[in-house]
Amino acid sequence: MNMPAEPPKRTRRSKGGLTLVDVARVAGVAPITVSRVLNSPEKVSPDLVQKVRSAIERTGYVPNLLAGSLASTHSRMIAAILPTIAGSVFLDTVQSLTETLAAAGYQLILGQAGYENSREDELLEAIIGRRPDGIVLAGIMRSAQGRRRLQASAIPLVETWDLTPTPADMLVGFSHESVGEAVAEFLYQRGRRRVAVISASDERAQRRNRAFAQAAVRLDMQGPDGAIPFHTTSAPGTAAGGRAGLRALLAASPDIDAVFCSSDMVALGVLTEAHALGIAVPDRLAVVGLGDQAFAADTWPALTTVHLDGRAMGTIAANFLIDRIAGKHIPEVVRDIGFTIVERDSA
Amino acid sequence: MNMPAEPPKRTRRSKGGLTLVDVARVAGVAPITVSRVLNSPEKVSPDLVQKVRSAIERTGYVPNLLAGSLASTHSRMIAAILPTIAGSVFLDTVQSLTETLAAAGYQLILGQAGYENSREDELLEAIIGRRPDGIVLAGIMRSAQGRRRLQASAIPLVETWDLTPTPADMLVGFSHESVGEAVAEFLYQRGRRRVAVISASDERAQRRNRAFAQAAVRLDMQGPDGAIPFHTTSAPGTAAGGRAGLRALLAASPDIDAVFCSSDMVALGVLTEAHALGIAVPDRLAVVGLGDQAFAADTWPALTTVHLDGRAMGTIAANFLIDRIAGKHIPEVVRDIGFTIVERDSA
DNA sequence: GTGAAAGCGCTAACAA
DNA sequence: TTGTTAGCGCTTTCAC
Repeated sequence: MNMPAEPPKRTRRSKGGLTLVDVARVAGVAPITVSRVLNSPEKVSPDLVQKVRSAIERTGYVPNLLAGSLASTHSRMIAAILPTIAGSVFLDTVQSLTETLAAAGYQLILGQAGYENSREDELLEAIIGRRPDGIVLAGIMRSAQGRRRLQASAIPLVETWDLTPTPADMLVGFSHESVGEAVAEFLYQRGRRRVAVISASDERAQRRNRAFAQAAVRLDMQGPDGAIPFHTTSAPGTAAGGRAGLRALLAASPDIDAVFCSSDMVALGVLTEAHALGIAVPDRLAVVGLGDQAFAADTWPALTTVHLDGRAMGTIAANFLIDRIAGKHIPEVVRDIGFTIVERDSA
Repeated sequence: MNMPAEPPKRTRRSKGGLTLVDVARVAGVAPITVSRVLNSPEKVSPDLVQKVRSAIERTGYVPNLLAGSLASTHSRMIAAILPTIAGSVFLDTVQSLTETLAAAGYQLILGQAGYENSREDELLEAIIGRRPDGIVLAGIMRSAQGRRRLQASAIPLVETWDLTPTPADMLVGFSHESVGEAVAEFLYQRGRRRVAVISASDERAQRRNRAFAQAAVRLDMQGPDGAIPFHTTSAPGTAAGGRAGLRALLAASPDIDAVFCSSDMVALGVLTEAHALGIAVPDRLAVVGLGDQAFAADTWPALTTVHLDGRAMGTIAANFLIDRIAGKHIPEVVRDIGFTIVERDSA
């Protein structure tokens, strides 16, 4: 017999887990049939589907999606990149994103970029390396380096919570400049004439504030020195930052009659400090928040704030990605969802 | 020449992306050398490292971690399973978890189970299918089915925010029963004699409340009917739920002098409603929150609450997993991090 | 220190 | 409808 020498066996520890091949053996079918039962059961005859399902049941098999992703180049994962999680205004967006994506069979992977973008490059590499089918960004990718990487990766991308004439890909948000201007005009109409700002230091807030200040000056609501009193705290904004901010503003400009805050949390702190200082809201001081978080209607007094539909942005971003991945044409890849000022009792 | 017939070429669309083989070709080394430069550069001579790094740089190569995970059976992903994201008390935990894990090269994948656990089985399958190196659960896995699946998967698991005599694997949390009892005793010592509860309906809250009620009855703080007035809202607790709760409680039991709330958000709503009703806090009504969220020190009056160290739980959970994955022996896989009552002005 | 060969567990492409 | 074959892009194992 002309038997070739058996080559030395190299065996790898396959981690012992059940595989699709095991299930196929149990069901008495080819591996691909098991794969089809899992991914497109309509292409398999009912009795084989039945057999395979029963084999899966009995063995407790859980498909290895990593292997499936590698073979199919669809990971069914979507990455969300946020500055932070705790205290973030993006959580409603993440929540609705997760829900909409889960319903379509996608899982979310989370990246925290920090507000300083120090680890941005590392983070992008870690995320792109996992080959998500799509990426959602809280905000706009500002660094040219980051944009280049994302575009080179060719992964569908949705930027959110902002507008820009030069989106990297898809976009759903609102104009921070318009918000700033609208709040200034709102306060003017309510009779305020000495407005101030307490704001976190992030870039979006700064654009809001600039537009607010310009409109305020145009409406002659600046201080005697021609400027709009300003207090900056670190991002994300907190109630403590709001309290400290109000104290600082009043020390420098005791005659202010309105404060525009960069978030509802900051506004909550301002309400508290006003209370502590015996300053009547809204009589002596109007307070406007941003975000219309769930608690905004239930502060004392109820917070007048800018309603931003975080859930809608999450849902729209998710659907943008789902459609794009499905190869559907998306007619309008930039969506301005606008905002509204919700007038309650604090202004 | 005895040339074998060329077999028909089946080509798959390799999605065009750069691979490690391309980089190897550019650098003039074997693929495995590129792999080593990426994963254990200390095993490669400095000049080859240099050559390979330069090739990576020039080509813009991003390693496919999916393929790496499949080959190595280490995904460098950790899954976190939460009831919800928006309004959740677990966000500090998720934040510190993400930070600690990112520093060790792990990425977080997020699963939302919902408070009703309706999609739990699906979710577990989606998560286990991605072969994370570890799983962190917000709370305890209660369903026997879920525990079985997790244990069958053999993935290291940390349950958090609770204590149980029968952890599925590792555990870091605190005793909700002790919290309930401690708050009852705290209120007793502060002279309160008619205590009430406003609580979300989740299972942890219910155990807290039961212990609170038992201690309260023991201390003779029950109402004339022998019961502790109770109001339940849906989970997660909100300020609106707190307001409605206080109104309902006062309608039924006008003589209550203290309220224990299931979260700081609920307590914020209670403070607001008390203000609206002209009820002095703490003089006529003491309010105690739970969680010591960032804003708790900055409500009016400042909220007395139970401090729970969410960040610590995240860090400890992350380190449990990192150590376990590294094969280190963890001497103490159950950790009670306790709690403290932070006395401020509301009680 | 470097490399060749053989998979990891799955699915796309093709064939029957 | 079902199956066969050949990878997906990487790392492990073994050899030098």
